[in-house]
Amino acid sequence: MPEGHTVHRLAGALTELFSGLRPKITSPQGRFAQGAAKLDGQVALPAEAWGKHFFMPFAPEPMTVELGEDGPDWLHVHLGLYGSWSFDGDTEFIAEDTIGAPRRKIGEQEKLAEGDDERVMTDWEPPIPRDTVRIRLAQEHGIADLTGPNQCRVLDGSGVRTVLNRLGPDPLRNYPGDRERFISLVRKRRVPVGQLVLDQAVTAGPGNIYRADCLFRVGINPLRPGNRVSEARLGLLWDDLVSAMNEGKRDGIILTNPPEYVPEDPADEDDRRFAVYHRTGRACWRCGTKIVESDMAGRRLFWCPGCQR
DNA sequence: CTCTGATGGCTAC
DNA sequence: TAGCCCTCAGAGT
Repeated sequence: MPEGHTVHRLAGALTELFSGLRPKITSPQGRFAQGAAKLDGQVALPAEAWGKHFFMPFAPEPMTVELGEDGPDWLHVHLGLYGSWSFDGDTEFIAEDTIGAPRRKIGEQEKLAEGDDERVMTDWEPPIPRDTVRIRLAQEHGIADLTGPNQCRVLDGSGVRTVLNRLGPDPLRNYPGDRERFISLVRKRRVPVGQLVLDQAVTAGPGNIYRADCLFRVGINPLRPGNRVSEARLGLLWDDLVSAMNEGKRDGIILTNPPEYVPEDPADEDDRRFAVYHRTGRACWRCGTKIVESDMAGRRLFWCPGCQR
């Protein structure tokens, strides 16, 4: 469901909506009751994302912290396959640059909540949470509910660093040297490159859609062993992950089908949005060959045998 | 109404 | 490689 771009958007949104405040923190489901009690009443500090991992520090007083620093209590969330956050609030509860509109559900899809248009500021009251809500952050103007996460826990600085130590470079951070590091991590291995792109120790953030479509866009066969892909091609792959994921972060949707391939009247959303992902048996936009699907390490893999050799 | 799949990832064998 | 965790929209009966 959520690839790294979604988690980066969420970090921005939750920062805008809660940082500097002392949100009321609860666990309607009860499974995070202890963690909620620990965070409740503390000041929320700016959240960070690394790949698909979300971290939000909480401290007794406002302060500036580095990711993984000792001191604050770090809320660590991994959405896994179907975790999501949903938002609700009055007209002041808006994260302009990161969500684009208030009260969206962010997960596999983002959408406006019902009745968004007519809701008025004075009307708003916190909705009764679903009984699966693991954690609710609440402030005067709105709430954020987390459901279905793979992980939701409180870590100290060293706990955060342990998580980060297992993660490779994140295309959405793209620090100096990351491109080279990605190339060398892939070229060290004989595992198929398609598998390495999903290995979060090789690069943190890409999921099954970016894997399929970015490999297509740079013309790499996902079955090719990592050590047999040229440095030049891997460099292009990194660059493509960086640009595709930045677009996804900006727009809140994965749209990896190159514009020149988007048909006038797409048969469905898959044809509109993707190059090869979910397009098994359909004609490649570029060469007409039928898109192929197979299983790779338990995940569905899609590619064009004509373009990706 | 029931059933399945999904943009993840861990652990045990 | 299989089993397990976490949830629910949309497809199928």
